[in-house]
Amino acid sequence: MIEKLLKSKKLRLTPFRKEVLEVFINEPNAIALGDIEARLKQFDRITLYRTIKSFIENGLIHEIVMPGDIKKLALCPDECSSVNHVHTTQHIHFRCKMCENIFCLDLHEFPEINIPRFKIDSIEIQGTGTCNICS
Amino acid sequence: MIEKLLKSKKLRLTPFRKEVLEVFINEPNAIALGDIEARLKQFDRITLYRTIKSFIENGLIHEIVMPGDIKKLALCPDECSSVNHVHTTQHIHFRCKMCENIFCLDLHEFPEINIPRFKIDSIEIQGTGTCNICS
DNA sequence: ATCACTTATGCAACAATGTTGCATTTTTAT
DNA sequence: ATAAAAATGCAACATTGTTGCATAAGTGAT
Repeated sequence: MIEKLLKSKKLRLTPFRKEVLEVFINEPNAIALGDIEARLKQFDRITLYRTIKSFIENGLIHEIVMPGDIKKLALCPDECSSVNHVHTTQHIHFRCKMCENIFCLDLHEFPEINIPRFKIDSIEIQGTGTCNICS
Repeated sequence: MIEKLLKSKKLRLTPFRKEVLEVFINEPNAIALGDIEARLKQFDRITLYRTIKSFIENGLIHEIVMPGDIKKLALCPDECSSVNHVHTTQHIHFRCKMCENIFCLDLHEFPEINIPRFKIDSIEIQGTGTCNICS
């Protein structure tokens, strides 16, 4: 399953990549770089940076940033044919202020937004509040 | 006007703060830290960091972050009673892929978003595309 | 299985970005 | 004018991310 995922993005199958991807697969929500590092036994910092960059560029994972130096990463859904920060699926990112988890949530109806004279290619929606568990 | 703005947030009136705030007032769109530095004659890096942090904490400016290490700052609209990253006005942030400007745009109707069992306090919407000038 | 080609890894060194502590100066309210 | 509180400037440090390069490993064709 992990191998199929890597191959589907035409990424070479290396032990380290499998290990990192497994961390994402075992994690339901978005995770920070530090969380990944904590789940790896031993690793090279630079290689991890490059691995993550390549995962992002190939649409395997996506980056979620929020004000206050919050930066997390999450697996892209299957349908996501993301290339370089522009991912095509329509989900929102929700940050719970209690547990500080970030959730990728699918919306049944994604809102229409129109701005006169502006051509919108993609919309990213981020919510803040309390999650289903904490509330 | 600058002095009134600082006083309204109960911030002490110092020459440096006035200078930094003036940069924001003279700029229609969001600006990066480097843009601010370029517009100041001479300054202390640390003081600038602290000034910006205090402006954000007091709801004078707000931070806009987007995937790909994009971090910009913009004046909060008057009605914004922001405290610590949660600002109350409903505008969206639009990044033009041509000119790389980031615009704060008011929406006439801000979309309603409901997620079952999640309590949403604030919503932040970011659009990417081509701005009115570049398109 | 072997080979040649391409890509990934690990290390060192570097670069950019942000923070803390502290002495001094400035602002503000009295 | 003065005292209290806060801002500034400097040094040193911490964190985060990048580049170059030699070596190792994965991939596809033979």
